[in-house]
Amino acid sequence: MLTQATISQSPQFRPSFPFRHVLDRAMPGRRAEAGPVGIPMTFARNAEICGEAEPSGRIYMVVSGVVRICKLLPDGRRQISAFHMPGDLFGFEPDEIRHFSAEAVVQTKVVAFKWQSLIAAGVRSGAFIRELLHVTMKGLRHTQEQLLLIGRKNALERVAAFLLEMADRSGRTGIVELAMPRHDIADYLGLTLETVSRMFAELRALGVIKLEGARRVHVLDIARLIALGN
Amino acid sequence: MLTQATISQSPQFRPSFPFRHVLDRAMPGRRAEAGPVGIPMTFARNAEICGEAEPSGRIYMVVSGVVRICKLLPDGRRQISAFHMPGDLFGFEPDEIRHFSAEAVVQTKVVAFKWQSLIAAGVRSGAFIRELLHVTMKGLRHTQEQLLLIGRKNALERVAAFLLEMADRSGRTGIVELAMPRHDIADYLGLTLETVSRMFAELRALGVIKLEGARRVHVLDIARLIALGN
DNA sequence: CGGGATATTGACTCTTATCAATGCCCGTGG
DNA sequence: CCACGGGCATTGATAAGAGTCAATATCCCG
Repeated sequence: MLTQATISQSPQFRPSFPFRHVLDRAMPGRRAEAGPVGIPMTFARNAEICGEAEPSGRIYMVVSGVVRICKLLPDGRRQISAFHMPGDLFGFEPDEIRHFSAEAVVQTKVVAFKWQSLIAAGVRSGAFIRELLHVTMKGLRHTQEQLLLIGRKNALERVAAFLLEMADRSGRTGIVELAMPRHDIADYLGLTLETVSRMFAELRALGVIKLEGARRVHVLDIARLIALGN
Repeated sequence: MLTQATISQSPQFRPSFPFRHVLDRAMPGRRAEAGPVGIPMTFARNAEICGEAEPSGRIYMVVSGVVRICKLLPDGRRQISAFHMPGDLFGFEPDEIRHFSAEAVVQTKVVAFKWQSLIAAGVRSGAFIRELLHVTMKGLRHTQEQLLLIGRKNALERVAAFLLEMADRSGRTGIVELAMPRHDIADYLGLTLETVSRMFAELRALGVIKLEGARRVHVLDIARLIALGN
């Protein structure tokens, strides 16, 4: 039986067409195939990949590094809505103007795709649009979950949830390498960097984590972390 | 020149195919046309339209009334990620399980579409998917804006922004009718109902709004409200 | 080895949550 | 038509959690 899920999840759409081909070429140790033209770009730490209020003529795929998606208030207050890791797509918008900016957290390689060239490559035929729909739906769900986190969880719960999310994406070895500084974590969680730091200290005092420098976290008690983070 | 925006915004996709036809039939004073079968449903105030962890086999369009999209923590804390008004689509998910619930704020009529029947009606052909992509991208943007609101704005700014959003959707007459109680507003803004009430009182004291009962708000100074809400 | 950026910790403040009392509005029934 | 009752909303007093400001401390990186 066909369901909503099978539309966006069935194998025919999942290995991201048409980006997979480009990723094959952009990443070492992979075989090149035909596909639309992606423009490889490299950004230094803290460099802006694309900015708010610019035309939204391109979308991007992370090849290596980490990208933060930011929104700013006029007075400088900042909210990070997502961190993107290798393989993630970002930068699509419902209209011609971008409503967020994207910056490299560390040195980052991306491939940029102009909509123009995607269209030229036959992108209007269903598979690409369905893939993009699936990615966008996942992004929407993630952002809704983040809304619950920021709107209703306390500082300790937020930091615990953050560590769980990072652990999830880092191949579950019990050691989490954080690419971003405390300030970025704070802006992702709707806290200040001091509070984030204190919550790390509290998790350490509880015996849930061990810190090895500021950026390397050993998860000692994953069950406890899960209990705190949900 | 074709851009990202033209894909999802060009006129050929905008009058929502295939839902427009159904809306035509479900709403009074409109002419019926051919289209996939939508199931009209009516829900009483506070009734659940669809629940978290259920199969996500349907999507919905609001015909009349207001719908709130909720996520709950095990201990009962609640976050509302959106209010949907007539014409809005909701209920689509990237996989088979729903990750939120939807409830009627007041008595509400919706039309439900089974994915099965949408597919039977030829939905795989591009227009519908593009329409859904556009709606999902707009939802994602709205949720990101909400994240900035909840993560970085203070209580007064949040309530001001909420009133602006409601005014925007109510045909800009300077009078805003709020369908939802203070508790729902609070859960939408990541506040308590008492704080929401106090901020209404403060806006009144500032001469920005006038209250006529709890649910009818006269906007007296829209410029000031905008200054506060952004 | 030194210096700048990043992080931690402490003392104190302030916003918002919590708990509690009162008030208001509207529908229902006497 | 008025009185009553129940859900909402407002207001007040107090507490708690996170923010702010400031002083070290630590970690990279050259």
